[in-house]
Amino acid sequence: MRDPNRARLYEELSSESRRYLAAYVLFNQAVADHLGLHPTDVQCLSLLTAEPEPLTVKQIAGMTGLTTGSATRLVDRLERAGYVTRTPDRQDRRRVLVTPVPESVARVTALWDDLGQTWQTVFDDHSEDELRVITRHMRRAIDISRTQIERLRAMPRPD
Amino acid sequence: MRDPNRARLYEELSSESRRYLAAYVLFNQAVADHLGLHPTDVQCLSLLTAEPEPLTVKQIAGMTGLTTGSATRLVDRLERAGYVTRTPDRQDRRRVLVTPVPESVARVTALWDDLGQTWQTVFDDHSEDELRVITRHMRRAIDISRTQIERLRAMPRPD
DNA sequence: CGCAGTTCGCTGCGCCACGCAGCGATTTCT
DNA sequence: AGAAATCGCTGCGTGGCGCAGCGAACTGCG
Repeated sequence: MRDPNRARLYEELSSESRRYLAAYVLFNQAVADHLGLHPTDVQCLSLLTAEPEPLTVKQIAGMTGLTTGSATRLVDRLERAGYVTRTPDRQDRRRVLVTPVPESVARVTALWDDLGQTWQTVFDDHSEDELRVITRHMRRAIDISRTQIERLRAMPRPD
Repeated sequence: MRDPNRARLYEELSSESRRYLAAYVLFNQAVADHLGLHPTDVQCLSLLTAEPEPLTVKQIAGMTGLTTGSATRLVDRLERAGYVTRTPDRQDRRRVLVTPVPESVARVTALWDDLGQTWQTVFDDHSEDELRVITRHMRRAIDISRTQIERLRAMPRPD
């Protein structure tokens, strides 16, 4: 922190990442509006397709930050709209596996891919090493945010 | 896209950035819970403090993606909680300038700074060049998302 | 085995953030 | 000057969400 040049870069990245995340929220909302869904629903589909295996309702609740009750309603909406299916878990019959429906999700991913072609130009600006740097930074940030959330929950309310 | 190695890196960064953004949503919500505010309110304070000058209600609406009516309610909440003050604009008396209250916002920024010390370790992992790479990527992404939102609004609904 | 204690998903219930439509006040256009 | 657009505010209805509690299923202890 003694290096003023580094400090400037730190400030720059800090404020830029805020705008980056604000931009994402707006983008996600625009996608949701376009598909006639809620931002949370799109978020959920995004997470579902990012995972290789189906998720349980509990896991969805954890990843979205909702209660299990709200997660049930969320899956209800997605199921009614035909984006996912419920499958009982053989190993644990309390659990319900939520699987994305390929044909329906294709509409969403098609939109993403369409928009992704433009995103592609962003990636093309970077070398492979640079891509790795960005990915590594995001992984670190994800880890940190998890521990920070733990700390926040443990901290007393400032009221 | 012909290079399979690049394609893998692309996929990796794509799914990792989704998790990155999901992590942010959770983090933002945890901060909001801790302060007894709504995620939108925190988002608004974040944007307000990032700008050097006070914003109008209309501008807040634009930056958060809400209607002017909802933005009025948002400012109502923040004003009632003592985080901002309303000031009539001399130049245009239709407009209302929303100014953050330094003492109240200090509590929020203090929390951010506290958490920021841990974030510092993330930045310390990177060289200056790498920091620049990440910042550049985010700037590009912000630009792209703006134009993509325009495109989405212009596209017809797939219903 | 059997019986508590825990976990998982689902369901009434009430709250409140949000979009919508319309209002008065003010500015801008012609 | 009047007409049209802009800004912020306000009833109203919708619906996502947390909360508390339910039954079903798994787990651990004696």
